[in-house]
Amino acid sequence: MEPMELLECGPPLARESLNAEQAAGVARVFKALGDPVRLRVLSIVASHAGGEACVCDIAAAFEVSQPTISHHLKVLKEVGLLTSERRASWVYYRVVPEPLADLSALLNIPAEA
Amino acid sequence: MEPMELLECGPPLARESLNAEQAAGVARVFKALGDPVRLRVLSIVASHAGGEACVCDIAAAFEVSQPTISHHLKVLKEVGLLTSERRASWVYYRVVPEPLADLSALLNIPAEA
DNA sequence: AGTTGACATAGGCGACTGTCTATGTCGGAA
DNA sequence: TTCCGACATAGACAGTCGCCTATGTCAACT
Repeated sequence: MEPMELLECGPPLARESLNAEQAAGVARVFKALGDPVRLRVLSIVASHAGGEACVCDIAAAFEVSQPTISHHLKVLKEVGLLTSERRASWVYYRVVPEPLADLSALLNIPAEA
Repeated sequence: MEPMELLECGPPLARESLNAEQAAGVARVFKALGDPVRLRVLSIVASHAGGEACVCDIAAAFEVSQPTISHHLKVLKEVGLLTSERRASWVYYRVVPEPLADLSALLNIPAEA
């Protein structure tokens, strides 16, 4: 339930291997990314004009039920990949770029030891 | 069972959102990365001298059983993140850098639309 | 106040995951 | 050939996941 706890992601996967704590923190985020619907949700929000999208916009792109989309949004929010804001009747979601940048850096394997 | 099928990862998550097929392919790999043990396995192999490590080296870093490590290695291999080669009595694993680089690029969110 | 529409929560259900123990396979050494 | 050590496979079992339907919450409008 605590968003973006440990994700400083010191070394980029190689050169000093991850310890158990680091791995657990990073794995939480990768796990959230390990579902096709959530990946598309994130992609839709990221590519939406203004950088935000309301749930109805997102849900319209899928054939799964609205509560299922709501569930996936919650998962993405819990790991710190999304934030939400309510305006009038609608709830708007935004991508949090930092954790994605951290993961991107982590996956950059240096050429050779 | 088919390693690294679709991972051309055209647009970097934003600017044209992923379609269902792309998302399914990418999610397979993220799912493989979404386990702390597998992340550490990958990290250990990547940071090992010579770029490769045998199963005994890897298993020695964990408290889980050897078959469990073998299982995780299989998962990482099936999604194309590792390759293996038998030499004498030992099996050596190596990181395949391309898919990691692809994922890294995919997570690079462009500044703003 | 009552209604309606947008979204979240609750609970259930089948499928999958991660782990284990037991056993199989494959090379090298005796 | 037989044995042993390194690793893989098989099968079982508890826990988790993703999906659903049903229901709750909250804001706007009448």
